[in-house]
Amino acid sequence: MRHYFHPEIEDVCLPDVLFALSDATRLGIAVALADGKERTAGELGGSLAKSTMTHHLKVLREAGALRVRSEGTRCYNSLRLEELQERFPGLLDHLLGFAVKCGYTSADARSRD
Amino acid sequence: MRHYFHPEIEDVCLPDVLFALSDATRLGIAVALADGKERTAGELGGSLAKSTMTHHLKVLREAGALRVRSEGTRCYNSLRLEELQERFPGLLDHLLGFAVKCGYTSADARSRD
DNA sequence: ATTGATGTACCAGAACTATCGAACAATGGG
DNA sequence: CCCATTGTTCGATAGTTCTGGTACATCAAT
Repeated sequence: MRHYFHPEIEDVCLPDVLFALSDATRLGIAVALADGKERTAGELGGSLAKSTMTHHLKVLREAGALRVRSEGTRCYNSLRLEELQERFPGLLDHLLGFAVKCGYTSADARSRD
Repeated sequence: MRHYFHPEIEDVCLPDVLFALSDATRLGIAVALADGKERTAGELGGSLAKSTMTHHLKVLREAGALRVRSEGTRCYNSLRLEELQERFPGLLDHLLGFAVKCGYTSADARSRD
């Protein structure tokens, strides 16, 4: 069972969140997770190398933007929507709205329900 | 008379704006300019080296966040509020609102939370 | 023309970032 | 126990960012 560092929501700071979302790849990941569901790194990864994906998910996680839950050999990633809504009300919705409009979709993440 | 590059507002892209604002110094600059008035690099600079200030203003300018007007020996910087409002309605207000709340004020007095 | 004020250009160094491949660890299924 | 799946860690590389110093350009005023 893996251990991941997640900052407390009150320790999440604005520049870190903005930085995490200032990369097209990570913005695409956030857009892919905007529905609130969990997805594994593999589902989000597209054609990126696994280690690159690990890196981007780590940046998002350490900025406080997403949470990882380990189960078996997989790790399920989801946005910390409610917590961020409390910390920065409306910010994520607002940002991801523009991101969708501008076409930042996850590298490959087909919505496979 | 100096010449500055300013991107067309339709070429301004979200990750660049987020990146420009993902640095505490630049976020402070943006907050200082949030009233819509113009300020010179010197007024914004605080204790930073002039060349460092030039760098940060350039990042903000090239991201499309601010406009520079040269007059005499001075350069007057102001946020592109109306244009950004058209491009990303509400984004800047929203972001700068949180930035103020979190204490990102002009380059000098920074007591982040 | 000289001086002072303001800001830029360019350089350098340290730190950081994005990307990938290879090796490794953890888990679950035969 | 062996093996495939999943993801992390490590090392490497190339590029970027932040900071400041020095030199330079521009302009105003004397």
